Amino acid sequence: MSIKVRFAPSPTGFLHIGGVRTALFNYLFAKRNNGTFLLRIEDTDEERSTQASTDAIFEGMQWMKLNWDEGPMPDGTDKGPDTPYYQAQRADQGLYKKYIDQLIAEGKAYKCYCTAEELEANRQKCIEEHRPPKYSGKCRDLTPEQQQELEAQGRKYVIRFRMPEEGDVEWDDMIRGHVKFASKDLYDLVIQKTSGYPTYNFAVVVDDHLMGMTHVIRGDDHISNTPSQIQIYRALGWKEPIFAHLSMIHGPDGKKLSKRHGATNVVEFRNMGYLPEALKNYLALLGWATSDSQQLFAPGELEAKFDISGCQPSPAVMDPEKLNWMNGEYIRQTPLSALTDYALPFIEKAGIDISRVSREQLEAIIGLEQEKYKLLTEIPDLIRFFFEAPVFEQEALDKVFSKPEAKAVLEGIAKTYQDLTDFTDTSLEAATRAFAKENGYKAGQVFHPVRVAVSGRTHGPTLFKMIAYMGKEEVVARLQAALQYCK
RNA sequence: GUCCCGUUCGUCUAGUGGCCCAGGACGCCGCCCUCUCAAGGCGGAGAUCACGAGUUCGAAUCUCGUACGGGACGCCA
Repeated sequence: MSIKVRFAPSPTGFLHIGGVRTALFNYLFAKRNNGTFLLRIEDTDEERSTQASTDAIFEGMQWMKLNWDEGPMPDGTDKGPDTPYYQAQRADQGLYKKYIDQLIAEGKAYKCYCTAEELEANRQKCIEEHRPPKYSGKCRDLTPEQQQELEAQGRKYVIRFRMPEEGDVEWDDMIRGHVKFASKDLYDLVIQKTSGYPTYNFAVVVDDHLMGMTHVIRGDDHISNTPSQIQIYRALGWKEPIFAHLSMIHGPDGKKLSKRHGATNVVEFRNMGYLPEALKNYLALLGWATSDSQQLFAPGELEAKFDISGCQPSPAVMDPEKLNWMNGEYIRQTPLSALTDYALPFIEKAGIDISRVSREQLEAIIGLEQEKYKLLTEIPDLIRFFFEAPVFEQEALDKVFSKPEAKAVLEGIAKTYQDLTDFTDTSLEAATRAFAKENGYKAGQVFHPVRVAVSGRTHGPTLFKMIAYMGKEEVVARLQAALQYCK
């Protein structure tokens, strides 16, 4: 049987980085096993679900190139046989109701008329008596007469699942091994709200079964939901899928990753200058590794090598330093033309006017420091001086222009360049070295002031390519303009 | 409070009874390369494998306890 997995987010906020990792592992598992990766929107929370959040999920998934084989598409259509893929729509079709009715008819579920206040009072009492806070079972065995009476009073009801009380519920988790819960620790959970909508624990079971999921790969915050869900599968006469519970991502303080640890929204990572491929590679290694601890993966390699048995059961702390390194690795591997495309929005945002250079020249300029970028956001400031008059760093002024020979060097080299007919990096280097030799300077005594004069900085790209790209007129003008800063 | 899960360098991890007084990667330090900064190359520091007991000729690896950490306990998902 072909493998089928899903990512089932609820649209109640932006797409969280932890969610992206769960989606990624499902995606990779499907790819590796030639299976199907499905997306389902779990919008049964009528109050918190929003269209904007659904759009954010699409945006994040698409940016990360986590393409789903089945599910809702951003254009409003559905792809696949198990349409619709929005639980709210499925609920409106009465899809869950059918199974709720079946359970009630079989005595496996019942109506509960308890109010929020009653439930809360019970919870408090449990805590005071040092018992686990679980539903008391008050409405479990109401007679039809009692039910009628309560309904006559206008009481609303929910449907609760009658949790079997005997034995243990156990399963073999692909990541954690054998997990066992005692039935007595479970309780009669609500499966249908007063609104008529199913709750999460019921809707997932129904949909995962109906949509043919063979494996459920999700965060380990769902471990304690699993035994209840297994009992629902059994009550419905269905075989449960194979479960795999991924560890969570933690912040440096060891707590579940959240806003206070910094960026958690995928889109923020895009804005911070990360490449989706790098983030994907990094996230894949958070909780998973190959037997040789491979770090960098070529396109398609993760999809080919991902093996869920390499997943770590313990939580992983996200390390921005390593992500940055990895992003730099990916930037270095990106063809210049693609890198330029990636950089363009950031350059524009930084307000740099690049209109006077051709696309080809822009690529060359960006390429000069390709091996240096870690984040796309660093690019604008590193290429800015090509397009604007240099802003002199204090350090450059102090260290380089304070040298006694600086002024003479700039004057002389300006003249040398002025007379140069072939303004290419090779002839520039030859001319500059010749100038140094003739005047008794060490190469560095000439290179450094020139660099500062044209860029304002002590460090930057390889000097002669840099000034060649800048053009003779501009370079000579900058050399002359810089004289005023020398002693 | 109850239940569940977890614990190898600062961080991500390799490791499934002898090849491990523990390997790789990020970060850090040093050297080399070099027109600067990077990148790259080479080397270094960094883990009593949470702790304790047991099984075994032999344990990071198996068993049992303890500690600490995390998660769940909703008409949220």
